[in-house]
Amino acid sequence: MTTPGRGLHGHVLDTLGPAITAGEYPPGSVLRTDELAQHFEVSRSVMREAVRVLESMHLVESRRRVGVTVRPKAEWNVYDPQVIRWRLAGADRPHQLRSLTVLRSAVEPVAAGLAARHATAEQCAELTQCALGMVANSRGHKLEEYLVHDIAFHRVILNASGNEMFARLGDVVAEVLAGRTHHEVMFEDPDPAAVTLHVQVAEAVREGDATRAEELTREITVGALQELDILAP
Amino acid sequence: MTTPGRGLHGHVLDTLGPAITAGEYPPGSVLRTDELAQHFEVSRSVMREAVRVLESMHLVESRRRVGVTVRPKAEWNVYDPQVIRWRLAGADRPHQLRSLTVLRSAVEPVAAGLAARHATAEQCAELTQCALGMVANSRGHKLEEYLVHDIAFHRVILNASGNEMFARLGDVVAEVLAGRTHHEVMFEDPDPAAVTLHVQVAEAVREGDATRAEELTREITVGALQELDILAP
DNA sequence: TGTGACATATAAGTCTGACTTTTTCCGTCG
DNA sequence: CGACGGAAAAAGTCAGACTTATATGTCACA
Repeated sequence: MTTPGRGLHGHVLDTLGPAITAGEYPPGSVLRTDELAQHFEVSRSVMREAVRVLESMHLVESRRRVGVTVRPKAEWNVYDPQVIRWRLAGADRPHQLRSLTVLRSAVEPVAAGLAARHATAEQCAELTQCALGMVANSRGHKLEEYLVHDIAFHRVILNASGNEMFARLGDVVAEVLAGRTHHEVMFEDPDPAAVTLHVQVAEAVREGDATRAEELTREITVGALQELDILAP
Repeated sequence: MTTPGRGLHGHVLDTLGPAITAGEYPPGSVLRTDELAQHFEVSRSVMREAVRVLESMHLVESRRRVGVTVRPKAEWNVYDPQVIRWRLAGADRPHQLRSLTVLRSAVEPVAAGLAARHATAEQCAELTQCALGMVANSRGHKLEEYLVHDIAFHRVILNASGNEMFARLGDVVAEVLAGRTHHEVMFEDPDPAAVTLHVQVAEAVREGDATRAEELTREITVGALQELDILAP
């Protein structure tokens, strides 16, 4: 994660950001800089910097003679890692998790296909290592160790795709995977079929078989969708 | 687009942002707030607000006794609409356009599939209107009119998917489509095959045929990839 | 009664200067 | 050569005065 609370304005954001993204201030709510500054016991300069950041995330809009207005959810920069983290930490978590999982299901298969074409030898090796690590920890309630390798696996795929937009989703995917293990129902060992699929994806990428890598990854993401009951009737 | 230059700090950002994203300051470069303030002829308060915004975009990092350090490209918030606009406006444009087109090729087919399931009657009607508008302007060098309907079409698809992450890519897609018409080679009328595909997608969504909507949209995006010579050898 | 111009209050925006705090760098001493 | 400690540099913070845009209410006039 990003270093939290680096400076006073960071502390303010850590409180205001979650509050806004949690919908505590409905769209159209008006905040006054001076009041906020008093409430958080910081100077107006600090408060203004915090507002500027919220503004750059399109969470609020600051207008003269009006104040700081909360924007409707549809305008938020929902790809901002900070915003994602705030929402995952709040009441919106389930909804956010579903959105992100759907996004994964779109992006990761394509990324895997690209990885099969562009991955370096080193990345292939890394990928194989990750898959092996997943296999090694797939039994015996070693969920944490499994998670580490799972996250690393998907990160390598996204990086190896050679597309910067995909690569930057590594953190998001990590967040989703971690969330699944930590917050959702995850008592048992991971699904053996999923483990096998990861091994096969690593194989396909190593062999440069883009179509197969894409198809196998699609199966993985379909599994993730099903876990959240996002099915196709 | 967002209102540009709303306030002094906005003007500073309009200059600094493009400069940084264009790579004018290599990663690791150190800027000093005071010097920047002098250079832009603004007060330190204003300069600090600008730096805070750049920091929230992960373009720079501000540390005591060091200064404001430019972060490596790999850490930028490349999904920030502002960052995307800055990069599209600069030397990085071709590269950024390719990245975004690949992203489209991953997202839009899945979005179309979801739209086929979730689209309201109103959205279906809107979609049909857009497709008709595209057909009507597909001949006779009416590129601008065609573009308007093309953008609207893809925006409706993304919105109708019911996924907020997809919906927020509407602006990005609009930017890419507009860029193709305005900056890239686009002398002739649009490809008739592409126009037909859009009409068929509208059909499939109307009929709730998710698989077909996804497959047809995939064909559209493949076309977009081919235009930029991003092929699969 | 409606409509336009104008005055006013309000909250953000800006600037300045003084002060604090953290952190790096460097020189000295063991 | 390493540890300790001081000094300097840059960001961070604060307080107060001033400016500017603008929403809103008022009043005259049609």
